[in-house]
Amino acid sequence: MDKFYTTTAIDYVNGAPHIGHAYEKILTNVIYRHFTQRVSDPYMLTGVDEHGIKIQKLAQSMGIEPKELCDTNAQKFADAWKRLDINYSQLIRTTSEEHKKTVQKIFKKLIEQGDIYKNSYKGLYCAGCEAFLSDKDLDEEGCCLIHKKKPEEVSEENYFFKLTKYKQRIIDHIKQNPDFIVPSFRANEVLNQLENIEDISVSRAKTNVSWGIDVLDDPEQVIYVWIDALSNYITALGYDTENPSEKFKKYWPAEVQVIGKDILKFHSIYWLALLMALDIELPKHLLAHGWITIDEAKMSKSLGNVVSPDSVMDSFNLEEPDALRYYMATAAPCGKDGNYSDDDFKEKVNAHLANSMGNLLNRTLSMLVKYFDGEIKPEFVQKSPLFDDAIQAIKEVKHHFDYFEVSEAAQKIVELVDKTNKYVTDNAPWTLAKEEKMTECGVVLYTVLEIMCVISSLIYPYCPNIATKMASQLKYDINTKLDDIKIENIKTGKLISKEEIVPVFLRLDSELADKSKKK
RNA sequence: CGCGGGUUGGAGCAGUCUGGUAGCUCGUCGGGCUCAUAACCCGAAGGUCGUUGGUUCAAAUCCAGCACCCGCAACCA
Repeated sequence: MDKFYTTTAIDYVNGAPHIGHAYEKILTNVIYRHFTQRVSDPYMLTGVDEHGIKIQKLAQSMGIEPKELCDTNAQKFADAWKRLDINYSQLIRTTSEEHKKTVQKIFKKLIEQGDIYKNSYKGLYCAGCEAFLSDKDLDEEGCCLIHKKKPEEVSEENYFFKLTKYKQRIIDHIKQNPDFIVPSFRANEVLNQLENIEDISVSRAKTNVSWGIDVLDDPEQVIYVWIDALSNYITALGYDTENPSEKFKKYWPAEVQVIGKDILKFHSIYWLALLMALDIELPKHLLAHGWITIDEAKMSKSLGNVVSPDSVMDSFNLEEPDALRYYMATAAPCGKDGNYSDDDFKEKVNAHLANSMGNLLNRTLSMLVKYFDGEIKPEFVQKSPLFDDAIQAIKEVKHHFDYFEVSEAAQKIVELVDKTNKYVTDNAPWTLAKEEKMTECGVVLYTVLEIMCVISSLIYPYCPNIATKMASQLKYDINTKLDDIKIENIKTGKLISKEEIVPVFLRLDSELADKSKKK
């Protein structure tokens, strides 16, 4: 495998990003960064979804053009991802000219080949809502719940996509590829939903929704979200119905498309059908992640408990996002819900990143300086059984990432750190130094430092800044590919001086952290 | 009988598919160490694995019933 294409869902820009948006991007970025350590050509796509009635109305209420609102909010997302060190390859906007043009072409092609047809849609239209209502929106007397008025019976001409035509192929694909939907327990949900599908409406009358992509040759109709938004994953790469770009040919199909569990239906059914209709290969995996709750409660605007990544970074006075990235990426097992709480956040990153990992490097380098003036002598370089544990840990981490088990992989890293801390205590290099068994002492320190190189590589996808700081103190190349790691990275000679030793991650709320902030 | 997820020591979770000594992180208590970021290491307490029944030599794990919690309508990933 020499390329790796991964995508996130595109976020609707009717507000600022919150921790739930951030969770998905962090998760995807950790996966992406891990695979940058394994393949030569990784590519990560994220983006924003900008069309639709909600944006149109919101802009109207603010007295600005929809495009202006989108520009402002899209920037908020881009800024948030930058602050979280989400180093995506591309951020697609559905209002971009290239995207709009391709979507129109796709729509036209589907009409020409008979997968999209025009049909009249009869329904109950509420003028107050400016939308068609279903039974759930009505009270006992058949009135709109919000406006308390009887909706009109209206029939509207819409374009429909022949979803039912692809139903059996989708069922077969999901059944024949049990690892297609991750985690697998969600596949059954999708198969159930597939039983009841109908053709879907893929356009709206322009009189109802004007903020969208026009249907070519039919100025009365605007393309609805399914084809507009879902197609971003291929339009971003330069897909074209006649001449797909080299980039598209190179990166498609995606190895994994990361989405929330709420939109699994649209991706495992509508998206697959769309790809089938266009005769394009299907993505290898769909990863449906769970929700992040706040203090065990669902995050919602009405509860007023919406947490933004910025507010977490600010309240803990974080200059780097590593701690938040680590916490989020390990908040939930693959596909399950996770929780965010301030206390838990502090506790976990202090324990794992500061106490265990950061302190391990710090204590070892300190001893190297104290006993050997920072020098690795040739006689220190010896093989250790601990090296086998490190090799094993690399293998296990890779294995977990093959199944997108990001949280589980992190656990393996922590286990290696713990094992190494135990090794230090068991061999007590400070005692060896006192007894003047200097070579033995040096061997222990050298062994730990070799393991730290591996750990810096493994933690890199989660904590790129911490990993880089670790590697720099170890004079280790953090860009080493995982498969190329040999446990012989520490060179003999002077490694480090006292001044160069800096804590890679300080405990949150610690005195030292306060002091270094004040500098 | 709508569909799905969950119920495991104080907290959060893994283990359930492929039955066989109940595990991890954090917390609590006791001890050790002194190299380090009030850190690190060891030990202990603490669970009849929601409940009832079944299959089995053996069930957290398989089967059946029951109870409780959370999603599946909206703001919302």
